Amino acid sequence: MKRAREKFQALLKRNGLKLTKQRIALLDAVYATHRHFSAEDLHRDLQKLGHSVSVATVYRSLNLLVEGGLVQGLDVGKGRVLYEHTLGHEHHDHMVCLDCGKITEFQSPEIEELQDVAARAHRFVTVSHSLKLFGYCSHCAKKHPIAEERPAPNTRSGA
Amino acid sequence: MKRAREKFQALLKRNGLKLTKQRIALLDAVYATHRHFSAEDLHRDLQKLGHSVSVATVYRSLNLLVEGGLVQGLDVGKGRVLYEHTLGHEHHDHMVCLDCGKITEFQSPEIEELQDVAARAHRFVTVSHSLKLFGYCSHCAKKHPIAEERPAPNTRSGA
DNA sequence: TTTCATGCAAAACATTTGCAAGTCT
DNA sequence: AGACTTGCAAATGTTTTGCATGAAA
Repeated sequence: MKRAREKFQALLKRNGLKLTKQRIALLDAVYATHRHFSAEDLHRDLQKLGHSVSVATVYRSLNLLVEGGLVQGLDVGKGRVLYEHTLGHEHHDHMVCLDCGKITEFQSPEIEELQDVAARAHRFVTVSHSLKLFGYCSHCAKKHPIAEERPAPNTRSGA
Repeated sequence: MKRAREKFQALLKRNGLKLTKQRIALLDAVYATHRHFSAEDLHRDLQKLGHSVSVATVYRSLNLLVEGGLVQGLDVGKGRVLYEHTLGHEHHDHMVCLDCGKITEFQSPEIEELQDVAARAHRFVTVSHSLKLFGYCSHCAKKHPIAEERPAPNTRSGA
């Protein structure tokens, strides 16, 4: 994506950082996929592509991209963080399947609005938010009868 | 809290586990505080109380309590997990101050309902959910003019 | 050339685990 | 006695860091 490159270069310039071949390869790889990937996934993908960027650089660049708003981290628990690029994607929240790990995205402007209401009520200035539902995707739920029988889960939370 | 003890004993019995002095001390400590604490905090508190329960046991017991639903984990990112006891506390979500770390709890039945709607729409069986707002608490926002000036943040997300 | 970036390996963290010794039932 | 727990230390998995070398501006 061209706009990603431009934004990236602006980000680098703005912070007096340099455009290296590693950073280019990494940005391209990040914007080439439309899945949620871990730092390790990205590192592996880069190697496959012949750009062996070190793990350290993968982490450093990923952090840079997150700070610059070009990439977003999704903490799926147990210290696992998945990333996704942001440009070209509307804001959304996630459902995480506890069985197969599948990530389903969903949107709810109403929820966003209610979050703002809650924040205002507490004079809290929101910078970002994270809403995740953990459970079983439509496919895996079939394998978990207990899960399917479960009553309304809205009083339980892992928040 | 007496009910916590009872529930705990039932949990142990149900799973063929034993009631040890470490577990008793830990449960009491967990239910004695009304703050959000880390495993390390708990370990330290127990030592102060004269019950030196090992770190390994703190983790093992905490996991047991979480599985048993007596305690809830709150993943605040960067691999940090804070815990809170559940009995005697209504369900709620959290606002995490990026400056002072203060945790503010809030409730929104409307959001819960909308989450269920979204889950149903995707035939997703929710087991738990996590909604966190990251930003600045009313106190710290004053020290962060940039944060205060920020426009409606509902299009950004760390989800 | 000056500054920043990279790769490597070591370090840092938080949490988990194997195992022998100790406790609860 | 028998099964489960504990503490210790080693292991784990992930991410960060110090430092010398190499690349960009």
